[in-house]
Amino acid sequence: MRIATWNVNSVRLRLDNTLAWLAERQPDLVCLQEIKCQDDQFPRAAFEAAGYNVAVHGQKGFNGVAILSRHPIDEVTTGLPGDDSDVQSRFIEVVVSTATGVVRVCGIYLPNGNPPDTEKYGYKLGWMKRLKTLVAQRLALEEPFVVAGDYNVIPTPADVHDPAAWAGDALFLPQTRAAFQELLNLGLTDALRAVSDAPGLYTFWDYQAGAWPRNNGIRIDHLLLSPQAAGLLKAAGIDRHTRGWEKPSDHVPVWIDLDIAPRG
DNA sequence: ATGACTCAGGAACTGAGA
Repeated sequence: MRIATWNVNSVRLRLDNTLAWLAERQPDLVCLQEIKCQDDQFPRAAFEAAGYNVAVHGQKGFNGVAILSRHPIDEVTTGLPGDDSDVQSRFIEVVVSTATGVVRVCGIYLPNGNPPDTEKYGYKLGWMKRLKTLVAQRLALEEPFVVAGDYNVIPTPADVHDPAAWAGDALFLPQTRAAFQELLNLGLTDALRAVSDAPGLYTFWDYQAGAWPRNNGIRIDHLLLSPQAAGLLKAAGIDRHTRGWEKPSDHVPVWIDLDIAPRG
């Protein structure tokens, strides 16, 4: 079973790229972020025609997350618990059925948090604390469980081309990295780092200042695995070639293969 | 370098992104 995450930066503008990548990579389940549209504007029919069930948690103009699944979707939950005043669409969770049992997947678009001296950073840290609470609850279920998405966290200096340039950024501040480490300490495994300790594995290159041709990238899109999922991990990868396509997203897809029978 | 680029909304620009 192949599970992927991709911040597409507008699903409507990126529909052709997304369909092309689905045909190429053939994922069984995909978490999409920054769909930047409301539920009724989501190109549902195009993805259904490609063989996917669709769950959407949209928002006008900004944010918005969705999950595509070839497996039947048994449950959908939207919105990260813990703050009733939070109206931003950044969290969607599904349970899908496979031949060997259920798999639980959360798709997240964690807040950017810049500038750090504003309430935006407090919102980010609060969101991470709420996510930690939810993950702890889900881990108690002892299921194959994946938290996939745009974390807006550079975990270590090995995950950024120019660490000094990001020193004061909300994505790389010590407090941000510590909160990410707290998630791992609950018992989650960073799938990509479970298969490679190589430097230069990036998932985002800014549109500005020639970041892509200079390979001035960062790794901020992650798939974190419960012990039951980590035990099934066969492979993980980053589809960086999509950054070179026409009209690219500034993020690229990240995927894992779990030793669970695929479907379709 | 004070910037660079790209998106949605809405119809000229701003806010947001990271």
